[in-house]
Amino acid sequence: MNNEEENHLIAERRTKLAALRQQGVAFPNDFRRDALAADLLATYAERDAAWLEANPVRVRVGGRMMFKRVMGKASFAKIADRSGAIQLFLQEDALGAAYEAFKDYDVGDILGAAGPLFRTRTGELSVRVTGLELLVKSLRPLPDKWHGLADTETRYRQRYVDLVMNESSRAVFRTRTQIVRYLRDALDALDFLEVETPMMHPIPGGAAARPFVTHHNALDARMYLRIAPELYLKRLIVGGFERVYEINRNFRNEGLSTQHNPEFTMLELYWAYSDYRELMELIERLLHGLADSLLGTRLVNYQGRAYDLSRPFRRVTVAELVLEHNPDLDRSRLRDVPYLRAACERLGVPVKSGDGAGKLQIEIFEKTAEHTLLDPTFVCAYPAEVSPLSRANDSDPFLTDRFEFFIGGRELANGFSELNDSEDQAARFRAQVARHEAGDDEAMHYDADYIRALEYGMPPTAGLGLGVDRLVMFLTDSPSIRDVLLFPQMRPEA
RNA sequence: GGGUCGGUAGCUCAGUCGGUAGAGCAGCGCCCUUUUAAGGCGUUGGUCGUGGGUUCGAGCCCCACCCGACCCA
Repeated sequence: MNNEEENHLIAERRTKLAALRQQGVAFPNDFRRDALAADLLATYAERDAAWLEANPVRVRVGGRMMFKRVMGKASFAKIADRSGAIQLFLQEDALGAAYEAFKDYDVGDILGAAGPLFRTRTGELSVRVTGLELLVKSLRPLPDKWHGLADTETRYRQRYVDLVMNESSRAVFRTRTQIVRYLRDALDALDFLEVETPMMHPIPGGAAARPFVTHHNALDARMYLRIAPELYLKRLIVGGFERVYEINRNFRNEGLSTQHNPEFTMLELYWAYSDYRELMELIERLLHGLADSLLGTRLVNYQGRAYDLSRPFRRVTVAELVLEHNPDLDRSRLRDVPYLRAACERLGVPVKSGDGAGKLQIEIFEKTAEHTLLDPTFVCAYPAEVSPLSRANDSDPFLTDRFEFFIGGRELANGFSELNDSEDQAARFRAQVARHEAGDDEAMHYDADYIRALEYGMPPTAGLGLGVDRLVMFLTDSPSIRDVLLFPQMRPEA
């Protein structure tokens, strides 16, 4: 693997490149295309061989040669551009010396070709090449044209090779862009303002997670890569923007898995004069719109299971799900700490000494219920203990006006009516600091400026965080988050 | 962190009981003017992930480590 420089395949190509340098400009940049493969295939789809003969269409196409088939004095090749691929037909009679040169070209080389369109005997639209130019000599051999690139490690580490070889991979990333564009268009249409807030925070906040730490030399200050933009976006609500959103990266210093990458993309939106119920309706509308516009159906297949998004999304509370999946538990004792602690121990869930009933309920929920939430489900009424930024419920302050949204057993979104009582927020921060000092390094810090902002008054507001990567996974039937990240985090190569 | 599986030619993969490292594709040479994984003949190419160990002999057995995938915490 590490002596590729000595590989004879590469060595042969280097020799060819050296010869090209001797002949002149080896990397020309004066070839210009006037057509893309897929456009030609679509435009002339209905034109038969006779029509093309009678109405010559001269084109200039360029791209990477994906196969090459020499048959004596005539050859076929196929070049791929960003739109697709088109076949070239090359003849010694028409090309002369250029034909001899072509026989030395390798699959993977980047070519420019010119000539009229025609149809082969089997009816494939092709370019009868009258002019041919090698634009870039490729030094490294591509994977097997039939089996493609299957090795997952190479697909992730050398995504450029994956993209060259696998149309399915290209399709995932095109779809990802369409999803993000759909979300932007939908929110823009609702008069939300897209903003950018800091990625480097003096105080990490807005989520329960371990941050990446860095250092600013000029300020001699410790900085944290953001774990969430939440507290900055809500400052903008205080400032009067009323409807804001940001789609960008968050960074969390945690393990890697099929659902976790250290940097991941989150949509966060804040919506003044709204509440968590309207957020749930918004999520349903967004998913319907995405399915309709991207897939053309609300019946989504994900990893072999059908998800019917047209059915109403289930809404259920944390407590109901805990009881549903732990029928032995006593409904009347769901806030009894020793009782819940014993239940956690029976389930093999680790508990910390400071955990209250709310935290213990969530531990039980995550252990027994979360993974069963396949069809779209809003889980509501999260305990205040685990929701330090959420508005307390008016009739039951043990709970908050908060939900999480699950699909396929995975958390896709988290939304709540925002806590805009500055004194309550200050008390919640103090409780978090106490947890942090007790050893919970995911607990939040006290953000005095955020409290100051709330003291100016934040209108009643609803806020949502939606995991874009997981949404893309669901809509592209991808089993791993690495399949929807162009360059997923990997251990450095040895 | 624990478990399972994997790493052999550029790619995709075989490799039996521990006994001379293989195939297809690609490459190289020759033939071939409408191919569709083109075809025919010939042929090059290996630090078997890395380092130890056992053995007369290790791709294969043992130990440690590296990288990856999946599951669990």
